[in-house]
Amino acid sequence: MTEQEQRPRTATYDVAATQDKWRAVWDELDPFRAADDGSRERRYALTMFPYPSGDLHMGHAEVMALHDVIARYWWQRGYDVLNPIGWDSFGLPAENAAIARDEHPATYTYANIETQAESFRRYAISFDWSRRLHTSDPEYYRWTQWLFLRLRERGLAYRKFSPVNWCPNDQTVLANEQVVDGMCERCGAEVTKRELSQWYFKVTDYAQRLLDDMEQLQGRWPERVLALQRNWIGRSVGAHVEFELHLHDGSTRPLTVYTTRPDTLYGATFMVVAADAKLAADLCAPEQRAALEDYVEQVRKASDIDRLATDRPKTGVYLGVTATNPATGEQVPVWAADYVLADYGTGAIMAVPAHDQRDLDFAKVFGLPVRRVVDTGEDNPEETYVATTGDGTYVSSGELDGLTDKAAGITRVVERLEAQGRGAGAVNFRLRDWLLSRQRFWGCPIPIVHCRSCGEVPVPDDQLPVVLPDLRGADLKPKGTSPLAAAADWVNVACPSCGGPATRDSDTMDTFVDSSWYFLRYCSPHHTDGPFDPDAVRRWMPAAQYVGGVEHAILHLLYSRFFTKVLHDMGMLDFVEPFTALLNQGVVINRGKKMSKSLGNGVNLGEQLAEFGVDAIRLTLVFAGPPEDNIDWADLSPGGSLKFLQRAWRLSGDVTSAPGAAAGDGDVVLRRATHRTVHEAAQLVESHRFNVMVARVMELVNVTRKAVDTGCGPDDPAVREAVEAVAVLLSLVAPYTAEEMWQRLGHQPTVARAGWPEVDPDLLVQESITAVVQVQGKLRAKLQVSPDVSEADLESLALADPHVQRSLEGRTVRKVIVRAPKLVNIVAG
RNA sequence: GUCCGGGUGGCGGAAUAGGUAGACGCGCUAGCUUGAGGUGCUAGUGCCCUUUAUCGGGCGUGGGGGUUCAAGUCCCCCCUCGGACACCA
Repeated sequence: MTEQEQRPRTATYDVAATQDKWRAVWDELDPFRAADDGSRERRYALTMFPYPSGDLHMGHAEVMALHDVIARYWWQRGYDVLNPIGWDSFGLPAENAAIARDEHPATYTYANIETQAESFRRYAISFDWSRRLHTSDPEYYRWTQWLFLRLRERGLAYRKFSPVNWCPNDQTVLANEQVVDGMCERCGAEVTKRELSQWYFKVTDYAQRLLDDMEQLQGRWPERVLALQRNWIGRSVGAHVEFELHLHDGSTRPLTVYTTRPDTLYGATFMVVAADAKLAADLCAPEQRAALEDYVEQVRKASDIDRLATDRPKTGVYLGVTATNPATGEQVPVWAADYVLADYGTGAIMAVPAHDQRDLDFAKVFGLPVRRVVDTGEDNPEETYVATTGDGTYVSSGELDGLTDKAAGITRVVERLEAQGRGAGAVNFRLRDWLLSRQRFWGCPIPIVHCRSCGEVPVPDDQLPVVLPDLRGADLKPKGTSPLAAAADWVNVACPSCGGPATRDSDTMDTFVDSSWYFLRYCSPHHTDGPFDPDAVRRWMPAAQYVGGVEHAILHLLYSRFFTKVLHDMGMLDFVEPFTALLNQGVVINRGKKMSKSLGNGVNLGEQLAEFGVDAIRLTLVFAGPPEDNIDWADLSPGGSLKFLQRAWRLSGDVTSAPGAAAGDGDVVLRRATHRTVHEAAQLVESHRFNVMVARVMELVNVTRKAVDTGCGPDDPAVREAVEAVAVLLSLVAPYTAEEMWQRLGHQPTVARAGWPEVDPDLLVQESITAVVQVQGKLRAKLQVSPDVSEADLESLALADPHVQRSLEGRTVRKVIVRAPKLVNIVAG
């Protein structure tokens, strides 16, 4: 048998056996443990930690494949990389599963964590497993409780009795952010309102800073995410204006409204207060009381879905009260309506129907007066019932009349109101405080004790953690109060302050609290003197790269930013933004639709991995397109990926030169290709164009194949250099194949830490360049020229070209643009 | 309604700073290899015209206008798809 026949070109490696083989070697080598010894520059690669529901799915496969390209690239570039993994392991699904199976939520949770951990290892993500954490571990949530108490000390955690979003199915309160289109984000049930005493975090105190600090993120976070956050914070600038109310009993009292258009005050012909606010009931005249109560009842019954309909007619009820417009001195009626929100601004507005469509719609329904005070040149809203909102000339506006500048009008009115003590410039935010109480079991207990004589008493730090009692199965069934409240042994305690009888707060925290600081814990996961070691955090944070889904664009990222700022103010952090750069990967869909059980279009990750192997699946996902784009599994070809990997692997068996062969003596054309590829690959990874990076590696494999078969031959050291480069570049995406290649090339594992190939700048210079010659902007000829060809030489070469000559026939050359060495454009006429 | 993204071959997608449109891959076609092929290799593959094959020519990045020697890229208008927010005064 000849050597050729022993190494047929159809040779392949056994994917499954290779995976088993290297998995064992890597476990032994533990190559991705952060050294944290200062020997190398540090980089923190963070990926959003998973929730332990079942095994990994395509979504995980996608994020992790992309995230790992960056982490592994950093390792190759010689950084000390922190790439931790953990689990966001509190939450409702575990609790529901526990009820269904009559067991403890921890059983389900930790079993799933083990399954996922095993899958991640097999999927070969370069995690530092020594830092693994779970938010449901008492060692972790002890510090979540500790942080809660610190926030409370700073007045940033408080209890409020207020109407809250209630999910009748999950029997729990929801944050505004968890209500989507009037439905429970989790189970889809229609959300109703309930009055409960709940814990809140005072995020609104940080609204301005959450907005301002986004400047640091500009260009490094997706613009989409920044826009969402900006919108959510919803800063608006306007003024508070005080109207004097005349109540039915003859008394007067002030009513302050918030408006962004104080300049239209002369056009305020009525007022509206939120029907469901206490204010409405307080103001209401006795003869209107019944009408108001009826109306409020009606509003309560209307679900949030009805409320969201855009074309819904305006409704409301007159309160039997008038107020004095501070500009005109006129008496205007005060109404209650549901189009005014109780929890935005002051819960009351001045209605300027001519210049606000909502007010105008209301005025039309109830026949209220409309007065134009800004003439925009458009049709008069008093007649058309189309409100005008643009700039124009002020009319019927006293001292403003004739003015044409909105900004000047606003300033003028605000100044006058301030002088009269009837108002002032004001800023308002849409952001609401974060409701964190949950009437559920499987979460972090709130470390507060309610004592009959001392009131609300924090659990002392040295008594943390407040550990969850052992409840399971039926004990956890939703009853409208937390299951914890029914655990008498647990709930009844001695007051930490007076020792008298007291009860524990029986709510648990929203799981977003757990995830608002996990990235800090990773820096020193076994720290016992605090939530984290400030020195360790200083070494690693802020995280250089955060990778995760855009579904967390608002909640998780906003809350993490909030926590970071609070901890900064507590002196525990020296930075205010936790994540320097953010990458939102797209989602994997199938046949144009989101994968779902009901559509039956789910793609089982385990089956795909079994059929094509880890490397082929990772490669497929990375190569599919730009990382932030959604990808349709139906468009992809994992079989093609596997074919490519086998082709690359085959090259490693063809190399006949010895390890360490002097590449400098090798074929210069192949060497140029290698060095250009390595150089470009680095730029492509850094700019997150991973799909193009893969394409470049494919090209290098193609030219190397040609060099082996019909070029310089397998013993040329340039071939070894090229194949080694392929192995290192592939190690970012296909670690098993790369390792196998590396071994066949005569090296010790692991290729993952082999180091990025050095690029020789001399080899990046092209020997010759294709210059294009255009006539009238149309391509007419291509010339091979030296990269340092002079403009004059290039011009004469171009004019001498026969193709160019032909297309110039009968015309005279008017102008020649030369961009040496790449292009000549000849203008003829 | 407001805000943010997109629209490039049969498909996924490439294309520094305006300078060869369609890299790379999938798919397809033809041929070779093979006992067989979900293998390997070779060649071809934007559309149209012309030609025995060549050599050529025209048109092409959602549509229309503009700037420029030169536009997928910059400017204006429009169409369209997707996403987010949605009575926030």
